[in-house]
Amino acid sequence: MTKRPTILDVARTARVSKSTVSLVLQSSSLVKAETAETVRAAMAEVGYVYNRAAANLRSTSVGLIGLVINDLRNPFFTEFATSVQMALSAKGYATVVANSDEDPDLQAQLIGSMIEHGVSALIISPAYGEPERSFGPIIRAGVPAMQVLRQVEARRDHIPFSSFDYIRGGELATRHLLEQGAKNIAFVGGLEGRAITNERMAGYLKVMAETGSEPLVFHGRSSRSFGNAAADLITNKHPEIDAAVCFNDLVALGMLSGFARLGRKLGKEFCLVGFDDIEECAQVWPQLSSVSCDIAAFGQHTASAMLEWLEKDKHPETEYRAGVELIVRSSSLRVPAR
Amino acid sequence: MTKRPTILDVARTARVSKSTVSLVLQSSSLVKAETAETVRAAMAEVGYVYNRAAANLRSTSVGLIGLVINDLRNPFFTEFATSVQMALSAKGYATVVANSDEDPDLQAQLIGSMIEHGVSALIISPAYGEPERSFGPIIRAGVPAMQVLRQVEARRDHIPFSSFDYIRGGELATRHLLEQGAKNIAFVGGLEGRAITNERMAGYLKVMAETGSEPLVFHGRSSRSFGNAAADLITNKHPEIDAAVCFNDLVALGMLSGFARLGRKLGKEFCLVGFDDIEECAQVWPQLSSVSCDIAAFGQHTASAMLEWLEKDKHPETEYRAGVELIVRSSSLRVPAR
DNA sequence: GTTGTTTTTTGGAACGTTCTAAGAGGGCGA
DNA sequence: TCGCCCTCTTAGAACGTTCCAAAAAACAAC
Repeated sequence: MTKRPTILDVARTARVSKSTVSLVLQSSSLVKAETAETVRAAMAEVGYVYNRAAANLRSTSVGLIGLVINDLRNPFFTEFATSVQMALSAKGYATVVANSDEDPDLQAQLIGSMIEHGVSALIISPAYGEPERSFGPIIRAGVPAMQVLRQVEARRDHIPFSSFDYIRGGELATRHLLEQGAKNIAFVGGLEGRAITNERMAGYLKVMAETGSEPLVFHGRSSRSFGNAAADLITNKHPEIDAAVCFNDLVALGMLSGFARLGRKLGKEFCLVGFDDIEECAQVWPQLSSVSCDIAAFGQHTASAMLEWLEKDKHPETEYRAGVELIVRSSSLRVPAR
Repeated sequence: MTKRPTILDVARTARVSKSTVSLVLQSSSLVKAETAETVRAAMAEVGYVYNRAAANLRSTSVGLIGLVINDLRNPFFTEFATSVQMALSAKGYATVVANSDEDPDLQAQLIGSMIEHGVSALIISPAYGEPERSFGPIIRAGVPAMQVLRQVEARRDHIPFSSFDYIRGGELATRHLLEQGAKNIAFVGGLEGRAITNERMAGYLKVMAETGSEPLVFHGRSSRSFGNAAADLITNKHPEIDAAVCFNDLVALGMLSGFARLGRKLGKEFCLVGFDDIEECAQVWPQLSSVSCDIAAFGQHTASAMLEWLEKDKHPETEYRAGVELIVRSSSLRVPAR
């Protein structure tokens, strides 16, 4: 395995100087067309590979944006990652995605490595825990960074935060269930104490308090299997509950399967609303009502805020909340449509 | 926005030479403990950020592995990406993930950019089309690369291929449905002409031919919505069909929702087998039988094959097929369990 | 104090680019 | 023939590290 050829090898083969080769690389109009052709032929001949690291050594800006995601297996996050990436690549920026898998150590390591590689900016959906180990280096290095969807670092002036208006989402869902005549509405899913759980629950709690109803909360992992188990729990231990707002769609879909297994009819016997409105909501039967967070639009908004920051030095607002919308489908309609 | 401090600024502040600072960075035992302490203090003071690009300029190996995935929204691929990443990070390699979103142009661009950034290796689940534009540069640059899950580049001696034994999977599923007494088995989903469709279908066709049955194939996108529509199509136009092997779980899950909507009972009236065995199969109701491709194990195998290639120069076999297994659940059992 | 040995520290040459300033060659008007 | 202005090409100094060889400092033994 011999060493990679450099610009000098190309220059030697083409019988020109390294400067000329460099100019050809930048397709400068300074070089004569035929010289450029010779140089390109020489590149092909020696198997030249451009070394971007060396080039960036002079002007430390790489046009590379790092995206650190806490859970790559969650469709919500991959949808976000995909839309950010599309928006950035349209503007000529490359995106690298890394998955912290909810591990603060790994997250700190990934962020450190991206900073060292000289990314121009970072977009982070952070894991919980040890914010300082991840965010300290970012602030010290002065790399523009945004935290999205979850807030773990207080210094919003340095690291602005953007997310959805979850509180309003919880309100919309709860009011809708009340309108459907639900008597006992539960909130299901979400790990206790987490900021996002509290936000999604706050709207629910607010409406329950307004109407003087007793809140019923079942915390747990935000997974299908927890939802599935919750369906059993509610059916067996809390038969009075006739509706639920779920922490997210995965929990709601789990409950939906659980109720199907138990033979309970959604709509008639139980009204269910999810949160996120992932694609699957419209594909399952009965179709799942959900608080829609337009994650693709959110990704685009995030990307363009970051680009304005980078290119026009326009610092984003310290907190941004994207709007949400309740999508009503049959899982929450007392009298099924049609 | 002032220039980033370098090793020289640190040296000046700590009143030592740049070489000493460099040694401290590598936590060499050559420097006296107290000197090292002074240097570290100086680093903190000036806000030093290590510049890995500059360091890599000398020894062109970065310990960075690129993972290019064709569809980041598909759980099957994200599961794969996650497990590769975990296995690599355990061995001290960082992984960057990029999503080509089935776009050969974008894929070529991403691969080019990763090569230029000097990744040590590439693992690619390729998009279909224009293999030369993506794989040519890889071969020219001499970067170790593997194509996984899909084969689009013929030169396997350069770019080894690994995937699952899909043919056997199709066989297992079809035989199982026959044992359940199915009379007319269809194959549903998968875009026509694609290598992976043909492989997954080959086992089905083989068993059908052996038993002299007429194959019935419904090609289409590998999505829930296609499965959902296929349930209608089969129920209305082909009522004689009483079982199906699906191209993947998404199609099967779409059919499952469709049948629920149409009120057809899986197991009794129709037997269904999916492909991939994603987590959701065990969460839906009725639970979905599926050909299990242990994607996490596959990811680990891929990662370690790549590491052996990099570290021990042991070239992987040109083609590797991981085993598959049929997981029988209630969606395909004529007489439901218990 | 001298000499030898070990421990620390250091200057300077890489690494592969870009970019500035200057050089080479040729055409053209005086 | 000279000077001037083109067009094209090039030497050489960056950029921020690592690493080698060698210098300096510290210590030990005589």
